[in-house]
Amino acid sequence: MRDQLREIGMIARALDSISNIEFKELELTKGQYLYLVRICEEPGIIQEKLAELIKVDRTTAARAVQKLETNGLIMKQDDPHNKKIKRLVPTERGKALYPVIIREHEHSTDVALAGLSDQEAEQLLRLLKRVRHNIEGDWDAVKKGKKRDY
Amino acid sequence: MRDQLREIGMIARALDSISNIEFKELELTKGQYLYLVRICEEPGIIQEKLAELIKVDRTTAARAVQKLETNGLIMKQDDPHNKKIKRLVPTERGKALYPVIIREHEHSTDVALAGLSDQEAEQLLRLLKRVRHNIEGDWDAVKKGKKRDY
DNA sequence: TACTTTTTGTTGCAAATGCAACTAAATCAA
DNA sequence: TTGATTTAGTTGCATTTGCAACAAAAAGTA
Repeated sequence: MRDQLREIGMIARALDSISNIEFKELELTKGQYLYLVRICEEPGIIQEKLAELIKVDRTTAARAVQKLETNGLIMKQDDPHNKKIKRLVPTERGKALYPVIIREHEHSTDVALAGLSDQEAEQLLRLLKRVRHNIEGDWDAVKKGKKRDY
Repeated sequence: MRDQLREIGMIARALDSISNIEFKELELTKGQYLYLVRICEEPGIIQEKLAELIKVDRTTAARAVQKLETNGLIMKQDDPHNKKIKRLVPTERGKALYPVIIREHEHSTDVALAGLSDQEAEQLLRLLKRVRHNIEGDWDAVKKGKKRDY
């Protein structure tokens, strides 16, 4: 059976569910950790790119970012050369959460990869990157209204 | 980098997003396809198991199932030996959608696995199954209120 | 230059999602 | 058999999610 995508869906939902529950005690509501880590890792990133990176709707990202700002975890900075874009950077409080999120993520990775050899884990990563690359085009196209034929 | 889980998250969100958009013309709202396929494949399954299978909150599954019933795609049948459970079965209209959903899913799988050899696709599936198995316990435990130490 | 298109961002809905808290049947334990 | 625990299902409420539809700056075109 070609059940790869189903397995991916199950794993993703399970892990997201776990993270959301665990980060509640950091006062991070559903999904927020996703955006915060990326902003910490790529300070200055703009909303549009963030949505693309995470694979989420632009308006969803907009509201998550808005909330992170309201809660004092990130700031929206004006760009000196471009009046339209807003560069996202973590505040000190936001930066402080980063290692906590990463620790949780590392733990989940330990659990997820348990029993896999280093070679297997690396092979899995390589294959997943190829799969992700394969579907990125379709995601973009369908999001923009293109119809896929099948 | 041990980015396996991030890749999985990105792939899952992208594919779910695509499916939700594509199934809108079948009058299936967000997520419904997930439940309907499983009920078609395992007629008589109960809500609780369905939620576990899909890795989604029990109450979310309850409402998705409720909506599928309201829309005439599934039925809730009483069990002759157990007054508490309700067995879920697809209606004719629900069954009719199954092959359409599968066709879309097969197409996405084609796109996702493009360029992978049969051996690579199989290896990916094997590894994903192990990962899924690895995290299932944690999902269950955390859902039930258990704290993970890390 | 003037125009068209694309990019980036926002708000208004409507819907899904999930935690709490609750019922009631089924199962377990004594 | 009685009582406690687990299983299965539901509803209330707050929140996230995402499609439409819009605005305005930027980039592309002629």
